[in-house]
Amino acid sequence: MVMEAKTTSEAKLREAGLRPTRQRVALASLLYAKGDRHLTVEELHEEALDAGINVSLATVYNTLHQFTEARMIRVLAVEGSRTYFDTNISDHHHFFVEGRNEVLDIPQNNISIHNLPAPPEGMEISHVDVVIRLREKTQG
Amino acid sequence: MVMEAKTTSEAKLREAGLRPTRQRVALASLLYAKGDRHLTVEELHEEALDAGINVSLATVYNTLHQFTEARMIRVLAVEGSRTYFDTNISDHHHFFVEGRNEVLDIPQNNISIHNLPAPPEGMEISHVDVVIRLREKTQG
DNA sequence: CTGTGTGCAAACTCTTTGCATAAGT
DNA sequence: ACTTATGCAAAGAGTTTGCACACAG
Repeated sequence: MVMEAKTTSEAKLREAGLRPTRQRVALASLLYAKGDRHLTVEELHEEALDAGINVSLATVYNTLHQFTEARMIRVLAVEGSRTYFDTNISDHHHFFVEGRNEVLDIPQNNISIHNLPAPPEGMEISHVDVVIRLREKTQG
Repeated sequence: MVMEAKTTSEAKLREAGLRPTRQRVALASLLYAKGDRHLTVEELHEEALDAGINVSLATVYNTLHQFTEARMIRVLAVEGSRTYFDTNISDHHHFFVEGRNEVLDIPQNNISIHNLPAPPEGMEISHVDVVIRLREKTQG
């Protein structure tokens, strides 16, 4: 299984034009092992260490940015101090819990959007993000 | 005009339960003078200085957060290092230019969203943000 | 072998905080 | 007067960068 993941990740990396170094293969394997997910740099770093992969935080930053440019993953449109990456590149959406800075996947995925505007000249739509911002119920 | 803006801002602040101090009144006046807009802390700070209002950066930070809690403005869901605030509280949406970290208003405002999921228990929807991420056209 | 990637630590940016001073009611 | 807000500078978090060493092709 592990070998399989490694092989798949290597192929993905080559396709993306990235040299399949140990660290990149390891990080890609972690990312894709668990299906669609969103995580921060620190989370992936910790996972890597837990898995016995000695990789520096800076490398995780660099690698995730390389993966993003290679369109293997993408950045989530949530404000806040930390950057969230998402392994699901297709259009899908998120809850964002205000105050807690927490991102949740939206379970059902049949949200549809109508009357999307045309992008300005020379630009193309990379992705449409719907973020449903939540707050704890109050009687305020 | 200026007196008018000041008076309006004072009223808004009182309503929100915030003491209408010089700085808050000035910043609120700047915010609302130009209609709907989105800006960063630094941008507002600069505007204030240009307008002859001596206010510290820390105060702009604090004030914008207070305004946000008071629901006079809101935070935009765009990732990136800086936080964007928006004086338009109603549902409306944005383009985000990748790479340039630029936020643009979507001119027409008839985007509609269907099949919104129910929020989790104990939570309510604060706001729905649609961010259309743009990138410069390439033949990659 | 040659060039690209990695690790470390230091630098950077944006943001928050503590405390003395100033302003609002 | 009493309380809350402001300004400053320093601290803090997250992220990026420069350079020597290591690894992939």
